[in-house]
Amino acid sequence: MGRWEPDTRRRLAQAALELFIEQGYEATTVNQIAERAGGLTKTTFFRHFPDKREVLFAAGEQAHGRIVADAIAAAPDGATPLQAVAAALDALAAVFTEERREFSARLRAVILGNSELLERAALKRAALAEAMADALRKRDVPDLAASLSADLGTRAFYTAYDQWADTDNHEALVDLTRRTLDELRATLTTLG
Amino acid sequence: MGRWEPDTRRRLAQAALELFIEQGYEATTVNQIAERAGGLTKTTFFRHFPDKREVLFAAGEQAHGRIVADAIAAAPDGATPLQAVAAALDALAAVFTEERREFSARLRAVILGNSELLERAALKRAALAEAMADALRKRDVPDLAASLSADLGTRAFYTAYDQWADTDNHEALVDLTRRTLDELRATLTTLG
DNA sequence: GAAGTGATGTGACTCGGTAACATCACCACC
DNA sequence: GGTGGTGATGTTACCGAGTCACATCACTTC
Repeated sequence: MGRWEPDTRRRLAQAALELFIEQGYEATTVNQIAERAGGLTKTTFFRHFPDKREVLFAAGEQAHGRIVADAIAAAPDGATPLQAVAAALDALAAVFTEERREFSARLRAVILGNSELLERAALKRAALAEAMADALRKRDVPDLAASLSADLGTRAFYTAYDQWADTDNHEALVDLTRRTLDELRATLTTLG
Repeated sequence: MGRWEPDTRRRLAQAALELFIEQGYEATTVNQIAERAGGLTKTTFFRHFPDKREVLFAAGEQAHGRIVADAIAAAPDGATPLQAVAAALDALAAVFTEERREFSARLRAVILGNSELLERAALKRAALAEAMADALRKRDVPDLAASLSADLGTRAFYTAYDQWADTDNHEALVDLTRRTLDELRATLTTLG
């Protein structure tokens, strides 16, 4: 497997984030990203990422569906749907260590500033929920209960994630997620 | 206000849907849409729709956020969050009359067949949930309870909508939505 | 009938994204 | 130590979405 600069993908992703922060997402062309990533070209960029948006999400984010699915599949037989979801969120939140916090915050700021990226983010979020719901159905959780638990878990995760990436509070995402899920569960009884 | 063919926008939307069904979304160019809509041009298309995707959603779909927000604002003071959401879904479902069913089914088929359109649909769905959550917060419903109720309502609506557009069952969407929301509420107690 | 207004057309441009083909670095094998 | 293969990259050309400045045309109003 011939290769002379091994982490082209990572260099592209890093160059992209830098340029998006400096100039904004729209003002940055794919050619500029490829150029900064070591004199590469547009074609190479598109060999590593399906489109310009994905370069911001592919940094690890492709595996999230697998992580939650595996965790739910691995939950003990007697676990309730929400207990399985809690296990999934633990596994997912564990990915976001303290070192990634700064990076995540910058990423989030870029995404929030562009509607194309918000759209992609909405899709990713829906895909995460769908992955959880699928995994729950494989445990014979009925359709509606599976979808609902997955929605709840997704809501808990992103609520916690936003706090984690947004504040100076350095509480671990795992703890934030668990607390948020508990609060959501408590809130369920107050909806009427 | 000079104008000689009054409903350009509707003609564009109709031409677009026709062509998407005949040739697929990707295989259809904006020029073709404009041409079929009465010898128009690309420029005119983009004066009516911000992008190619939106032509499928702007057919009424822009007002959905307003509909649910108004209904939630108009709910009686003593209404619980879920009662306000139920009122919102009633108002929204009322838009989809039996005559629109065939149209909605075709629209849905086109959207399900293209990832760009699925992405846009995910955004629209998130926007609907956000509109409900906002309206609930204005009624002093706490943040988490508002988001959760909105997620629940959104799940209920789209579950019902999928059945409504997909089956030969001609039950009104309003009834389907109400029943689905009730089932979801019952499911809440089973999640553990 | 002349001026004004709003919708449309024209032509040129940028950029995202795709594809075919050439090239280059490296590796293995002889 | 050449030689061929392989995988990543470069080149070139192309298409279509989306934007913009400017011209035009229908229709209204005075």
